[in-house]
Amino acid sequence: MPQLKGDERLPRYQRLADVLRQEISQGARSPGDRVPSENELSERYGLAPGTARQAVAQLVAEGVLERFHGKGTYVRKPSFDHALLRFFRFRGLNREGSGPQSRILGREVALLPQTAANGLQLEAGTPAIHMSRLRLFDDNPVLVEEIWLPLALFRPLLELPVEDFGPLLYPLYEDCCDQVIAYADEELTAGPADRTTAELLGIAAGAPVIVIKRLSHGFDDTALEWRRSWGRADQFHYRTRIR
Amino acid sequence: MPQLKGDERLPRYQRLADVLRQEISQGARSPGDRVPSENELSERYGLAPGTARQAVAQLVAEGVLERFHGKGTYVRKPSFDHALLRFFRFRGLNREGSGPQSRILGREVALLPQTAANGLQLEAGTPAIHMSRLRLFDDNPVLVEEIWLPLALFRPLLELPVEDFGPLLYPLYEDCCDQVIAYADEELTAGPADRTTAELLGIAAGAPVIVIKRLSHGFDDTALEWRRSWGRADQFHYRTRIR
DNA sequence: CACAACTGCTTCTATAGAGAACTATAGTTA
DNA sequence: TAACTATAGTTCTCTATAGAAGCAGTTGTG
Repeated sequence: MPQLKGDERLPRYQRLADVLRQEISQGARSPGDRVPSENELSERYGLAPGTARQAVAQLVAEGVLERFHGKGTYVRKPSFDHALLRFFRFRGLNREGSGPQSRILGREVALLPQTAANGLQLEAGTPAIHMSRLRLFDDNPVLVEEIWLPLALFRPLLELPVEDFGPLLYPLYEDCCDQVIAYADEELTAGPADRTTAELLGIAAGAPVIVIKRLSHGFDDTALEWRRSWGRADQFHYRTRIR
Repeated sequence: MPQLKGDERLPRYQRLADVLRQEISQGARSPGDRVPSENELSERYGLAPGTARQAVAQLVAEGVLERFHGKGTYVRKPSFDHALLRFFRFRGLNREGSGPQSRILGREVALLPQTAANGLQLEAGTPAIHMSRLRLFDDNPVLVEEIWLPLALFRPLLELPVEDFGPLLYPLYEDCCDQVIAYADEELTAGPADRTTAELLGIAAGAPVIVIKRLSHGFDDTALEWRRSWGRADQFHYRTRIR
């Protein structure tokens, strides 16, 4: 019977949750995988069923696992790549259109600027992968993005032709580099558009744009991707509930 | 022994949570009040302690209650009036200054415009209380606000001299009109400043401003206040975590 | 008077077990 | 073939109980 690792002063449900979380972050369990049933977990680790259940409940609350009554418990697929696009409203969603598209404007190895280096916890000036991207919806430009990735983890990305990238990057990271994004922190501001951004977005220079900095992490909290996006303010709305 | 009300097909912990939530929304329990202990609740309603605990846990997760190990469980004081201001960064926080201030620019009974009427679930054109307000930090203007309140619930507010309003409105609503705000939904956009807003905020007309619409609710989900705020975009940053 | 010990209350952790509700599959029947 | 039934496995709900851990006020002691 496997023993619970970690600090023995911690409650057992906490330690079981830690074990599962670590297994997920190390790739032993991948998003979409099924987790052992509560009964199986409790037997395997010599716990009461309620204790195992509490561990699972915590991970569900954290958004790591997902429970389905009668079916089982699964590692949640982080589906937040749409999160940002979700906050932009699009005209003519019903009309036929080409839907969300993505155009890679550039991809090269470059030296990390200070801002991105801070987020990725690397030295400024370290070589890293730099990409810029234009995202469109129904052929209308919506977002301009600048992306920085640690070279050590994402080197295979340089081999791939940019035409094959597709509209979403995170599945690509997973397929191509075995890097799974678990969560991301975003910081949202607004400001006037500079000339190049304005041109790409089809607005006047100086018009308001939404600026979103995003730092994406793996399950083990490693910083994996630093990203800054500029979007048309007139098509942006962000909803939240406060207490 | 009081019986659990509500749909009998619902689980008992759910029905107990509903009872407590309703007691709070009807004012029988106020923010800061202590809730009966889990043992007391379980005895009073003839439930197992674990079931009562589960009901409390749900309300804690919803942000309605707050637990303190060894002390007790309390109705949470919604402390989010600072929420919006929190997202504006201020220069010279260390410097001595006058801190957050609030200046009422106008207060009158007026006819509800469509946008506010939608949120408050009233007819457009209904008489309502309309206020405009300038919020400052260390004597620097930060936010311009427009506020609409249902006349039926907030009539006492018209009697009070605006000089006595103080920097925060929600405590005033509670003291003066017995209306407690439990949560609020915000929608955030950005756009160019119009002339009057720009003047009040001390920026150029057309410069980017953050626009926040807020609809505040009571514990029973009644819409109580509709508010639209304009803030300097260059001093705004909003952080969030997505999954 | 100051400090330590004690007491009663609270939430927190953990155990053990039972039946309900739900899902999916395999088998049976019309 | 189509519809129904049985069954196994899962999560969900609920009960009952026990002790640990933390808080606050009281009591006892030096």
